[in-house]
Amino acid sequence: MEGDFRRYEPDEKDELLVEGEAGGQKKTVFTIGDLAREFDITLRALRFYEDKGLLNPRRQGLQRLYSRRDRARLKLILMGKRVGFSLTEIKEMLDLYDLKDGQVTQLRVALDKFGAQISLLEEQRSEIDQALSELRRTHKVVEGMLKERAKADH
Amino acid sequence: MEGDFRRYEPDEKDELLVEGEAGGQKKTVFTIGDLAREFDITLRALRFYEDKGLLNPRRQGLQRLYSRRDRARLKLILMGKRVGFSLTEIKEMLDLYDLKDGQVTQLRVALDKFGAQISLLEEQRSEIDQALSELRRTHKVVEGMLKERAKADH
DNA sequence: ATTGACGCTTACGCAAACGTAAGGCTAAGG
DNA sequence: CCTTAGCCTTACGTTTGCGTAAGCGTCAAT
Repeated sequence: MEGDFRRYEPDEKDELLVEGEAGGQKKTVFTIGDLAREFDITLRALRFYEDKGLLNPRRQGLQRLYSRRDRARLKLILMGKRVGFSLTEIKEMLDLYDLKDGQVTQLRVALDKFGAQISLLEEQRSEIDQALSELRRTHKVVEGMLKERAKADH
Repeated sequence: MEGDFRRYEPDEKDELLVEGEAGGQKKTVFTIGDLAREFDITLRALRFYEDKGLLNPRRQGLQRLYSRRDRARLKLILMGKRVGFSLTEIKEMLDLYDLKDGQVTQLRVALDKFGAQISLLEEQRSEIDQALSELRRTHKVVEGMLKERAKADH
């Protein structure tokens, strides 16, 4: 028995950046399964993020207990993934975020990263567009060949 | 000495699908270095494609000798890559292409693959678009935070 | 004889993000 | 007592497309 699981942790500077649920009783602690279900990811993923230092839930014995703050971090992680950041990049930003909360330099860094990522995505988009036009062209060519074939075979 | 390198191989149903050089004397055989330079890829890549069954240059002893046909296949491989096919998929199509040259079924298969890939790319593009708008939004938010900070600090 | 330029082979390495197997603990319910 | 649910750990496997040695052969020019 290793007691010491009675630190409540305020966790009330939650919901970083955006969002605000007005509804009633908010849960303040989540199991790994809770989060997995809520965000539709696997337990493995959650543990993996922890392994990589992106999350740091407290423990009750072996079991992980996630605070609202952890959950908020998870949200950021997932949003980071959606916009194409690697876990490593996400970790860097989160670390900055923790270091000195709400600070200027850290916001600037993030801003730059966002800008860079925007450029990168725009590049990727244009590559895809090129690929698409090449594909469509070829598609037409092959289609044409098939039609001629059909005529010839008749 | 293992003679038998005097088969000329017509190779004249070349330049698959498109393209037609009108210029003078065409080379009919290429070394691995030739192709690497021409298409700006590494020797390693060429050998890798061979390993994966995408190319099959004949040998003169140990040295690889690529025919025009091999070169044409390489072009297809690279174009396939550009449009986002995996080497495995490219191989499948090339295999079909070899099976019975210029045949209908194989063209249909390719056509389908192209269609599928077009859809896939369109999907990816829209995902990127979503990511971009999310990023731009967040970018603005953070920018705003910085501006307020600047005001407050003044 | 020696040095380059080119080419060849085998084979381990890498990055990203988990999947998945294997084995084990614990509390709740029948 | 046994089972089921839910959680835990360690650790190897997967995919894709080559990069990068390391060591060796070969042919032509110096």
